[in-house]
Amino acid sequence: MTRVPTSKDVAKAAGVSQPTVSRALAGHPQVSAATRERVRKAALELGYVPQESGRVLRSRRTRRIAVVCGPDDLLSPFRPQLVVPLHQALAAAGYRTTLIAESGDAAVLSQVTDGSVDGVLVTAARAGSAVPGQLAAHGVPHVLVDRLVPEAGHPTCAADNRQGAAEIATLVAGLGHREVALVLGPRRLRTSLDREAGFRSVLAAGRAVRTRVLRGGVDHAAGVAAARSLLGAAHRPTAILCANDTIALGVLHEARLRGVDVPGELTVTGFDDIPMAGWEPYALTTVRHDTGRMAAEAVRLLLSQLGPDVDGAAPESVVLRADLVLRQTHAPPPSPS
Amino acid sequence: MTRVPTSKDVAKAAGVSQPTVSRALAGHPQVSAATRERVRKAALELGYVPQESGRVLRSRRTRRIAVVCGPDDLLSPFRPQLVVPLHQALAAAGYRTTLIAESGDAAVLSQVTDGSVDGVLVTAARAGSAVPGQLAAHGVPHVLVDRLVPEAGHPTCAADNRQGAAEIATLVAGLGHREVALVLGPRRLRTSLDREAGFRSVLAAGRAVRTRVLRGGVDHAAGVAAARSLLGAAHRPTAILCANDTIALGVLHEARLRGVDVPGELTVTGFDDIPMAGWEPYALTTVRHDTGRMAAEAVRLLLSQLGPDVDGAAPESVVLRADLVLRQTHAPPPSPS
DNA sequence: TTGTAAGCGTTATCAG
DNA sequence: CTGATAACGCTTACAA
Repeated sequence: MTRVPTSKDVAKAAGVSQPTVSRALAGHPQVSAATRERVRKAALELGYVPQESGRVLRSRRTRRIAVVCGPDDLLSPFRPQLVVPLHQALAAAGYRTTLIAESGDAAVLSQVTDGSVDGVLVTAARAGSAVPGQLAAHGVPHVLVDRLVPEAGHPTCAADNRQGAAEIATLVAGLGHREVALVLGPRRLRTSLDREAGFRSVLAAGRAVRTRVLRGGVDHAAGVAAARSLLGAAHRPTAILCANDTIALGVLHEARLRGVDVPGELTVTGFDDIPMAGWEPYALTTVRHDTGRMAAEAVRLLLSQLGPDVDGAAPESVVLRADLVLRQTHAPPPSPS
Repeated sequence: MTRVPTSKDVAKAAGVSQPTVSRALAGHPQVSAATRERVRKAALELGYVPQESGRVLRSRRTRRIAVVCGPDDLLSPFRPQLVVPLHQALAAAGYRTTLIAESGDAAVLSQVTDGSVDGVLVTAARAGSAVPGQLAAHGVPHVLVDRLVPEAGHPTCAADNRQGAAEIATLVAGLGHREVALVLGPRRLRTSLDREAGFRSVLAAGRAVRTRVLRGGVDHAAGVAAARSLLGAAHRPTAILCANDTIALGVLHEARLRGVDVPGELTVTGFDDIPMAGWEPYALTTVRHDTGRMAAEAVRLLLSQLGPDVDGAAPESVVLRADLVLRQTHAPPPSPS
């Protein structure tokens, strides 16, 4: 196995000095076209690829960004819809992506403070995580993506969960529903809390609306269980607002299993607009975030921190409106017979 | 903003030489306990973290592995089930994960030949990709995960799609079905082809079985379309074998929409055992790969190539059996009435 | 057990 | 426009 060629080898082959190789291949303007060509050819022949370790050590820029998620986030139907555009946006900007599954704050911190990344995109919803604070303390450029934290001071790019939830609640209340149930996730999930706040801000206003709240998991089984409890009760709600689409699909299934007509007898709504929500047999009315835009904005916010001297600027943040997706699972409540 | 501390700073603070800092923190045994403690304390106080750029340049080991997927692979329901365990297995072995979305062979190659990763895990199903060949040509350690290529010589860790498909076909044929339809993906997908071969190896043997083949996409809509065509025909199949679960769910939906009883009138099977396949309302009979084991084996195969001098050894490969998951969507065909 | 010296491959700063 | 020289932060001989 022959040694992997370095810029020195190329220099020798092209008959120039080693730094000239670096300049020529980096597209430095003050290199003559003839030299550049000679160097290029030599590099190609030797199969030379500039070693990034040398570049990083010298330039202190890795052109690499860490994307932090929860351990199993990628297994959820929604998170990949965010991570993939983030990765694409980074690649488009010439940055590589290092994936970090958040398994203990210390482990994350040591991976992002060792100079191996230029910045961090945090896409995790755990409410108590110390990671954002530590990043700030260590001066690591970072952006919180789709994840609001109470403490200000972190650049953030997030969908407006509250506003989206308020819109869907407005829709449901406007249709005339007076018996509404909320199926929410656990209290430690920020997004679930924000959505709850949005739902309540509207439903509390119209006093005529009776609201029940069920709290449980965020998966399909949680929806099934919630629906079982709600639809088995003597006094059924006429609308069930869910904290995410997966729960809503569980509710839908259980409702259909019991022969409850959706949306004739029951309105069901979700949140996130995962791909399945659009599948024909579901046609779930839900709320969409524009994850492509969210990713693009997040990357913009992060890269803007990487300039030479931007220490003074206050952390910029972006909140994106969430949009209603009106499909087939909402309707006025059945007229009391 | 104060400069980030280096081992030199720690050395000064602890009153030792710089290499001693390196040795102490690396847990080198020939450092006295007293010195080690002093160094540790100094490092902690300064908030020193060894810079990986220096380590990599010197040691020529990055402890980083690239995981290559297709551009949108992570958006499919199955791929994350493979990528997440890969990432976990790598992390457990002390390796970081660089995510690379395959968008042009050249782009991938330049990212893995610049010394930024110790090896590559290729998890992409495109049949014509030049990446594996190029990796071999450049001597980059790599393993193909869940992706068989015709040319031998690549270490591979894959589920036995053929065997799994053969098993499910055996099950269906054994139940007595004589009118069977296959709903497959496009010809360029290796996995789809392998599964087709497995289906056919069994169905062709029993001459009594009439087999129809539909080829289309690999998503839910493809399943819906296939079912529409098959169930609308005068002569319906009594069993529909699908190339993956998503397709099968589409078939299931359309069947139920038409009031076709599954499994009473129609048997439907999938492949992959995505999470949804286990959801109550589906309870899809399918084939499971043990992605956790697959990931662990793949990482083992890759890391075994990173030892000091293993050039001689032939590329090792692993094929994992796929297992039937018997749920509720299979039954004998309806007796001809 | 520890210090000294060297070098990994690149980019940046100077002269020329 | 190009060459010589230095430096980035770390690990590994080798010497003490």
